[in-house]
Amino acid sequence: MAATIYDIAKKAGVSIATVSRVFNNSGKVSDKARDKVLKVANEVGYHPQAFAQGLASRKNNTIMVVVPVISNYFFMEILGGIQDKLSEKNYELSIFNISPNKDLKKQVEHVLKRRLAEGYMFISVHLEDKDWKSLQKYNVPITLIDEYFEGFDSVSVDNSQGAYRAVKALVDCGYNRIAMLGALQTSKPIRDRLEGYKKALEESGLEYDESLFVTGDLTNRDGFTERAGFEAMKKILEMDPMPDACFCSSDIQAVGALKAMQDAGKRIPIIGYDDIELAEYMGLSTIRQPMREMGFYATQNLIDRMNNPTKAVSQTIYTPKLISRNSTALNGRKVKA
Amino acid sequence: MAATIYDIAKKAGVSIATVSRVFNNSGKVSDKARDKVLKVANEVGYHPQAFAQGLASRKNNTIMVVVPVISNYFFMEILGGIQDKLSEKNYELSIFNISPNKDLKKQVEHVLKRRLAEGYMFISVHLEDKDWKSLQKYNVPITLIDEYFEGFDSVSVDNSQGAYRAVKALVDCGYNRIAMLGALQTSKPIRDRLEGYKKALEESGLEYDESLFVTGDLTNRDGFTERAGFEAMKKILEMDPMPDACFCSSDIQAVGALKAMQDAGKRIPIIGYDDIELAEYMGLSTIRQPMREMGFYATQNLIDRMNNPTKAVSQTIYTPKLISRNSTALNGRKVKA
DNA sequence: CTGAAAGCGCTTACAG
DNA sequence: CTGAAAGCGCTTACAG
Repeated sequence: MAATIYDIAKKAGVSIATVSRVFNNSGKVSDKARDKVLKVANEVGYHPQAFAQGLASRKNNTIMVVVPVISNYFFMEILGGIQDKLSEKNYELSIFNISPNKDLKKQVEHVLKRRLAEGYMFISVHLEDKDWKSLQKYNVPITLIDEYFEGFDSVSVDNSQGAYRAVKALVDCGYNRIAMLGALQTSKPIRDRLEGYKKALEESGLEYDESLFVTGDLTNRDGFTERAGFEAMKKILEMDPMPDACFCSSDIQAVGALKAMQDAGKRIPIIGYDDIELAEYMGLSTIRQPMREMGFYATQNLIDRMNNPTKAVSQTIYTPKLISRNSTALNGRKVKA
Repeated sequence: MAATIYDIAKKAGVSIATVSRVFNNSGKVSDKARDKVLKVANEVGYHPQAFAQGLASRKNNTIMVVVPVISNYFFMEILGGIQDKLSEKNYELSIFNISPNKDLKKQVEHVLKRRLAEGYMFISVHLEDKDWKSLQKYNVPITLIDEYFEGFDSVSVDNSQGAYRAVKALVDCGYNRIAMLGALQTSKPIRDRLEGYKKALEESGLEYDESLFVTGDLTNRDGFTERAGFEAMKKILEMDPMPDACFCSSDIQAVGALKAMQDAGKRIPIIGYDDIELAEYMGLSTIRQPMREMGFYATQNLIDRMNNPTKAVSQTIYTPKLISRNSTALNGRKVKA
């Protein structure tokens, strides 16, 4: 059996309170007592158990990140920003992965109820307003990333605007049959981006044509995969008349789309979405979401709230930016931001 | 204040033992009592606190994955396999991210001592044998992925062999000035791959030339980045005489390398390492590590050990496989597995 | 600076 | 099937 605080106290000839103080750097402890405790603890490899600490102190210095799909580039980059911030602070990071097979709302509630952390960040978790509202009763610090609800702090990017900019840039370049390489249409980011796509067309006097919203396999990650992008672009290239440009819902889909074009020996300008690190090296024009900054800022925000639960709720919305690269440098035209 | 088991017991008119049994599906509880408890619990949004449960029961149904860099494609794919397996089982997954700024061994010990989980998987955590050995005293189920130590179960790929195959294939194709696009040379996978690289050269009667081991920026992720690959390939293309082929230490570096070649308008055959999902869409020849399977199998293995602590320790070593794609289809030659 | 003691919210033999 | 009670390993006023 592993050593407990009692074992250490006995061997060090002090009380358990003193041992506890040594490990928490709290209260005053004489150097002599501290040294003795540390020495004994080190000998037997003792460290306070997180569960007992958490129960007794009612806090655990942990921030939990909740995500639907962890193996996702967008999430990875955001996580990078979270870790940048956390490395300056003394919090542990815990990651909870929502299972796609079980009820989303139930899982969210479950994770909150268990009280494993002092603060929670939800990334790309999309619930209806009434569901978010019902979560307020748990009265725990929550920050939303890539989602918006007025009752919690949130950090997001204007998806509609992002799509609008991409499509507008293509129109301005002279293209007028612009496809949208989409994904699961019920997903919130897609709904918003589709809206921006439509708005840009409308403003330009172009009609929205349902058949130009094209998707590939949607069973995996809501269609945000290389494969789905590949399949969708194949369809696009076979259309007659063929679209003369394409807005992709994500960079990762755009990777598949580029391959499809290469295989077919055809090429139309495409714009991705996200600006993951790869995009630069693929020469992919894209709509940049400042993912790292979002993660960084959201973490700061959450910590602030943990320290000051009554501070005003704030919504931070970043403006997406068009990054022009080679994938749109065709036909002697170049897309402009 | 949130409700406790006492509140529920009182409102439901039963003892706390009964409430506990309801939530653990343990022991026999009358339907009547169960319904009442569930009803009350649901009204107030009660769920047992994980910490208190963990402390009282001395277990918590959690498996912890420990990784050095979470934002890494290799890790992402392995994690996919872990989740595939876990979704069939009733365990929670927790992820602990090693900080690059602090002492590795200390962090590993720390995470073990806190006893937050019942079983641990270490991915790409490289320690010396004596350090792994010293961890055995914690007497907790551990499985290693992408690492080898005789005292713990492990699942890994033969890195030396992988590099050997890649380089051998290039030699067999007629190339004889083959660069290795490397990364931090003290990292274990690089050491092993360099060994395989040398062995392939030697067997082919080619001399090892130190200047052909080229790296880019190493500060970030030990050099396993697009940027590092880009920088290294730029150097390679400027060498005189220029290497006529290149073995890359990872697919992600190969992405940067492809860009460098494109920018320079030069092209030599390259082989990557890993076979991340992207590789297929980039037409990148590579050495396949069965990442998903590794994660899947390692998880099964760990669960088995958790249920049977005395079972024999096993080492599983996968054989890497050459995947031939476009990046090596140059000069009318094609690399063969 | 230090210790005795209460309490954190559960689980689980044990007795019925 | 059910409850009283001990115990899990800590933290933290409180008193000294």
